[in-house]
Amino acid sequence: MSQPYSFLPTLQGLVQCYQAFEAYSGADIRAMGLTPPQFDVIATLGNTPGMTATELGDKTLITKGTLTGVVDRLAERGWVERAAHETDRRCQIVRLTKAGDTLFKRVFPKHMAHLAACFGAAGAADHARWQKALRELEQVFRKETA
Amino acid sequence: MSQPYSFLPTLQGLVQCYQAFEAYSGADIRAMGLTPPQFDVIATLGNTPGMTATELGDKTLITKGTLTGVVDRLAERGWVERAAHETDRRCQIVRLTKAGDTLFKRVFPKHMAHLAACFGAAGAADHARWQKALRELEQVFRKETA
DNA sequence: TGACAATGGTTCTAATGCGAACTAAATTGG
DNA sequence: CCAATTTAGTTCGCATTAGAACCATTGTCA
Repeated sequence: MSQPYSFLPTLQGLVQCYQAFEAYSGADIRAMGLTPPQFDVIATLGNTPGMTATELGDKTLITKGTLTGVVDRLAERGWVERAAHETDRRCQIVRLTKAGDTLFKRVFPKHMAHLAACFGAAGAADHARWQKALRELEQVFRKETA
Repeated sequence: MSQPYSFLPTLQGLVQCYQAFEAYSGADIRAMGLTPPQFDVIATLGNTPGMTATELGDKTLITKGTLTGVVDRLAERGWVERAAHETDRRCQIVRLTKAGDTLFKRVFPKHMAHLAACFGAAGAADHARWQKALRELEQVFRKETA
């Protein structure tokens, strides 16, 4: 038979949708001189007093091994800094510097506007439908892993 | 306000769903000694007489610069080979070798079964709903680019 | 308390990933 | 028919990615 796997169109749709988002979002971020993971870190640290590297990795979905390098490069450019944790000497607090906060205030609203531009025609009902579908699909992959 | 950007949950859902799929699918592929892009190439070339590198890149969503390296490594292992195009000397035909076809027949059904396992409870209506949502969302990102 | 397991980060290797520059070959326009 | 443009692939630089090995610190528990 030519279509033995009924789930393939769903997976293709997921991958194509994700790639389209990455291309649309990434082009805007790169135009601002950042990479997508770097922007994620800046955006996550914005308006917070800083957080543990592990917590930062959880929020940004960046593996800890990768996060070290991303934070290194942001620190080299003077946008983030590492501080010692109060009680746990294993932990490091990562937080924005003054320059990092200035960068955040400049690039974050700009990128949100860029994203909002393509969601102009979408209403609350659309978002609810999309989120429901994405949650369901995510559960499909997680239930086997758990 | 705390939620000025109504589209953020949708984007988070998309990214989390995609990462969940990649983790679920990638673990199985890596366990077979391949990387996800390598599997994509093998799967795309399977049951075909081969195709142009550009065509292969279109189907697998791999950038041409990356595709060179992926095909190189598959060729080193003896699974794919490059052949000259009949009429256009710029083109190269990439196709499976005998060993590559054997590999394809071994790993492709195995991975499809792995994917089918987590879609067991999903019916045609679910897939239709998911595909519709994903197509709509993809269009959101593409309409601005075009 | 003292061996042992668990946690937080860094480092390492191999492979992508993207964009841009580059060569060769084919197509187009005048 | 030739110069200019386009297309197909490769190569390069920089950053990310996953996973595993590793060190230091902390927590657990007999």
